[in-house]
Amino acid sequence: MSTENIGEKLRKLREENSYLLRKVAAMLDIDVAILSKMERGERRLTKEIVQKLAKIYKHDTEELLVLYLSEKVVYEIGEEDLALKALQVAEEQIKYQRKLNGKK
Amino acid sequence: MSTENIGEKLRKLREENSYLLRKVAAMLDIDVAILSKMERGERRLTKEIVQKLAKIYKHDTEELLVLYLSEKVVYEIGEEDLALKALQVAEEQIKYQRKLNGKK
DNA sequence: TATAGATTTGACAAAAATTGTCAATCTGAT
DNA sequence: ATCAGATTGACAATTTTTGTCAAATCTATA
Repeated sequence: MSTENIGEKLRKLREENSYLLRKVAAMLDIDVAILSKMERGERRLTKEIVQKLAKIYKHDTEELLVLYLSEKVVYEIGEEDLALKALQVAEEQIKYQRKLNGKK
Repeated sequence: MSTENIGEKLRKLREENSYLLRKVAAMLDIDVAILSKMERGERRLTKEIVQKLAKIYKHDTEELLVLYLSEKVVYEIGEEDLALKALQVAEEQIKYQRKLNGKK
């Protein structure tokens, strides 16, 4: 199983591409310190940054976004005893919403 | 399917118990306006308040908490195209975490 | 319709969380 | 020891969330 967090993943990708932090930070137009923290999970990523990084590293955007979103979820409710049940219900709700939106 | 939001559910429960907003707000020690907004989804609920309301209305706490947590998730990522995929990954990650925690 | 009680709404300040910026510090290689 | 790269922590700026309150709206009943 993967269960690698997105920060680690992004760091690996950066290293595979032999980019320095400051290089990538410049491309993203953010402070080096922030990117460093993002890779180490100390600061939150944003969807936009994840997308930009996928482009920069020429890596599957969808995969990174899924990782990013799932981490948000785990962060929100991962510690809760009822987390797994809640995920089931959330899934139902989202499917239901989509069915509705699809119909109108 | 249920797909009723927790605010509506709590309002129904309150009405079934014939409580006035101000009565319940007093029991919770919060402003009536806030409780009103919580029931209508304008303000966020907290876990603590959900638990207290379950007691007040003598209703299954777990059911309400699951609803509360799932709504948090839907709120966070429900609009995302990749939401369902992200939920699958989140589920795996949580299960994996628990296996680890169980072992040590 | 007039009144009273219940709820809703919106404005606003207070508090909390997130974010950006920067300089000092650490690390590893030479 | 020096240098480039990365990390850390402090701090202010900004954004988001929260609490408080009074006015407005609704609802039922005399």
